[in-house]
Amino acid sequence: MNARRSDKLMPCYARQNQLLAALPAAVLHRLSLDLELVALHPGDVLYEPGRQLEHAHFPVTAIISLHYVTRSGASSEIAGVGPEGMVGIPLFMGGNTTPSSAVVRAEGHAYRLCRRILAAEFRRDGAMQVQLLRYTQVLMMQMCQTAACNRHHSIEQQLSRWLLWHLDRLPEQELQMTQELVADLLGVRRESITDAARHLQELGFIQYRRGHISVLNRNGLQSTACECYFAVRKEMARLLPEPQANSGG
Amino acid sequence: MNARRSDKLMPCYARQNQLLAALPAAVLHRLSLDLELVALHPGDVLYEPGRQLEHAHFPVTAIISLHYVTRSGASSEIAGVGPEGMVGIPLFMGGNTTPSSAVVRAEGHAYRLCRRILAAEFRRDGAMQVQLLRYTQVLMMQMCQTAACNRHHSIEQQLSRWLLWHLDRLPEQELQMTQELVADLLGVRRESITDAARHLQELGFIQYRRGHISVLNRNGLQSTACECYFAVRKEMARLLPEPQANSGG
DNA sequence: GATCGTCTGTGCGGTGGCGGACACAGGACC
DNA sequence: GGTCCTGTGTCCGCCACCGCACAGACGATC
Repeated sequence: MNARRSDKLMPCYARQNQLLAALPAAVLHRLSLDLELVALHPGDVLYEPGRQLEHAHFPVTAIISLHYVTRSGASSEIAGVGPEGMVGIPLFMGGNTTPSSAVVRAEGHAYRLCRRILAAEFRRDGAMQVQLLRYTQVLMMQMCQTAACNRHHSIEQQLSRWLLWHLDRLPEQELQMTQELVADLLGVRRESITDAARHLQELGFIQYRRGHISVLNRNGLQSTACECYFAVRKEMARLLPEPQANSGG
Repeated sequence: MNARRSDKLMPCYARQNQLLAALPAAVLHRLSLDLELVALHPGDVLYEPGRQLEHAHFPVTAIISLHYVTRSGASSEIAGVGPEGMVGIPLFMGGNTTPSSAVVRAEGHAYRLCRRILAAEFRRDGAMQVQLLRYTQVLMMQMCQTAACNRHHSIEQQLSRWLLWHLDRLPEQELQMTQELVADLLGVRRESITDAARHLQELGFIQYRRGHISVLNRNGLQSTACECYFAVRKEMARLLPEPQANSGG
């Protein structure tokens, strides 16, 4: 956990997390002293199986991956969390820990909130509870989609979906990520990713070099992606408020 | 929806659903007039994508499968719900509907509760809320496990896991279920199930005939099942109260 | 007991992804 | 400029699972 406090709270930043942004000003104000902006770096582990969670994280620019490792060492990403959501669902669910882990994938910032404060705010039965529960449903939907996707879709489809999902949460059109890491996240062989990536490059949709993947043609990628990408996006639009709907407010 | 009201409330039955059983007598008493015992039959659809949910269901003896069908028609079971849980999470999550569907797989009874009553009880911020949230976490865990399982484990492993899971929720050692249906649930070819089932029969672990699958050797099945079975069972034990802990109370 | 629909057995080719091994190349560091 | 590490390209056989097609067999129904 290399997260370090990097700044005082800046409410305009807090608004960059959609979940926080959807809260009434009064609630945000109440939490303002407890929300800490922290810098997150690729590889940072926000939680691990069995360990008591101490903070919830609301990503602002960072991207976090919810990752599941089986006893036999095989692993796969179950869902991702960006500025639309929050990491630490078990904190208000009552379980405190989960059998999955949360690992930072893209450098950036997040607000963190002590578990006591979060739990207390949740119990106030107000806007925060509504937002957290709705987001939980989005997350469950993502998990369902991942399960179905793992069963039925090809690696190329999944890679395309995965790239698009990340692109939606990054300012640039480029990911800092090796094929090896992508393979690990999707739970497949590195060589399979190499194959799929080469094909996508031949199609002119992406371009890559050691540790960097740039997207050249979003529409192209959408044609090679499976429906899962669209399904998740649609459900998010239904359940969560518009991105930046009340930013600056 | 062929569910029909079959009985007046019998509190001793309500206690057979673990989630209800874990509620204090006062809460159960408050709900007693609204809990309806209904008979469920294989194939009954408790909810479908996009349709407004009207009731939550608390299985007593029935088993319900949460099922996800992709736009392209491919499908897979994401999680199952038996007497340990409840069908209708979106009712208190705020989404009202889900993109998945819930289909009855094993004949039996369940208590159902109107969505308004459930939502009101949830908002009372008492034992029901605690139980529902904890159960939601169990369900999420099952979804994660399904996702990882779909990615990494063989059909024989998955079939074994699936049989064990169902066996834990049935009074007999026999399932009324065709291989075709099992294949559909797991999202694989019917022939693949035939192969796996034959192998398990050769090992002497199960025995089957048209539409019936009997388990002869649980321990054997546990050796062919993947870890997912144990992982889910362990997490359930951690998060949910003991089965029948306060039955008769 | 005959009929018929549903469920199960089996065979075939095709292929996506796995596992391992190794060559090569980019880029950081000395 | 050389060295080394890490990341990528490529080849091999292999196996699980798919898709299709069809035969056979059970069991309900008449």
